[in-house]
Amino acid sequence: MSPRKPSTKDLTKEMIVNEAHKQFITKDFQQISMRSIAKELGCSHGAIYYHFKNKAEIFYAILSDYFFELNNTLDENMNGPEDHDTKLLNVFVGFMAFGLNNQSQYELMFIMRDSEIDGLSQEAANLSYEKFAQSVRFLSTTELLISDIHSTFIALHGFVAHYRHYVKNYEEAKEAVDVHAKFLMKALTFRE
Amino acid sequence: MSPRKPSTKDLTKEMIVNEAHKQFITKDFQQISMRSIAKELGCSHGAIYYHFKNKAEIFYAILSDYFFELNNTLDENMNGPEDHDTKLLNVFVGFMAFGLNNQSQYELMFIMRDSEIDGLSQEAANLSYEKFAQSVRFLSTTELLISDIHSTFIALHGFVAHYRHYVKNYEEAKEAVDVHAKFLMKALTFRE
DNA sequence: CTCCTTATTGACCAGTGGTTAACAATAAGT
DNA sequence: ACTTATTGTTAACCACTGGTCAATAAGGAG
Repeated sequence: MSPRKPSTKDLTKEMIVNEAHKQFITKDFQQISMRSIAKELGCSHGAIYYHFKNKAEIFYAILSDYFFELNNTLDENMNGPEDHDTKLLNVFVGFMAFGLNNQSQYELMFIMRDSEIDGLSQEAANLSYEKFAQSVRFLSTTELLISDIHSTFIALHGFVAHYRHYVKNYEEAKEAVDVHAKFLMKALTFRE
Repeated sequence: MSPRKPSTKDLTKEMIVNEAHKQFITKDFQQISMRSIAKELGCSHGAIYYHFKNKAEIFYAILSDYFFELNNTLDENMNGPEDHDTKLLNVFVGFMAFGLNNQSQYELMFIMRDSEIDGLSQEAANLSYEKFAQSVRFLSTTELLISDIHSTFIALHGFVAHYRHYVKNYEEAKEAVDVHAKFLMKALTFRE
């Protein structure tokens, strides 16, 4: 009647997620197959479907960690000791750096809208945006329009979406990131 | 000794491209298969490989038309009768409208960096960007930094990449497009 | 030792892009 | 007309993909 003890479990959700995550560092969502995960885990790919309903569910479990990390980065940049302008710049740079250093993950978080991941991560994406918007509003020295904050976010997103094709990590685009961040600072500072 | 005359050709490159293009209006690259094209054309999918070396080659043939259309749109907006500021705004709006009205195509032109399409369309994408940059430089009332133009392009790209998830065409995002375009105008106009 | 639940396997499905031997169809040379 | 070279086309095949599911192994509870 009572459930079997989890003492001698061979395959756990954690193991699956870990393996998927491991492959996720170097490959993207589409390049990782249920079979490649199973093979590395030494089990059949069918076994994974006992623990996860589908491929998307595994990767959503991973993505939530990355959303957490992105939110954390935002917080850290906001609570630094610098003046507001510097911190605002750091928020911009931090967002772009995150995107460029976690390209496969960023793709799934904000760029892909493929099938089932959708409904799951969209909420988290909106939450991250809200956090971003609040940070920017708080750090700005002038009263900002919501639309300006939104445009700024879109411009940051555009940077990551564009540069991920040309660059492997933040380091390789450091200068361009800085220039873009300063451009957005200029745009936000403008008063007519 | 001489090649067979093309008089009684059943299957032509044009027919294949047309069918692929037809499906490309409502489906995206990944959803269209060699078999779905062949089925509609009443031939085997193997036959297509006689005319095109792979799937990417078919879609590149289609994309070149869309790059042409985008460049045309840029020209039209630039050669209008309005004043420079209005035309510059039209260039921004025109780019976003193109992206939102041709989402599957825009994805392949600027967002996807999937396998073989890459090398082929990257050149065309760079050319389109050059055209955009020249237009902006010409239309601007003040001397612009190259980096500012680049940031502007990236911001426009970000808008399309973001809104394509929420909107089916330009009409549905008209207001947001306008707001974003004006934000970028502000950013470019700013002098410190 | 019998249940009964959990976990796992491996065959299977329908689909993908791509390759290739075989073959049909047509043209030109003799 | 017969042969031959070339062009197109087919259909079987390959190695994959995500996903399903009956059979089955493994272990705890009574």
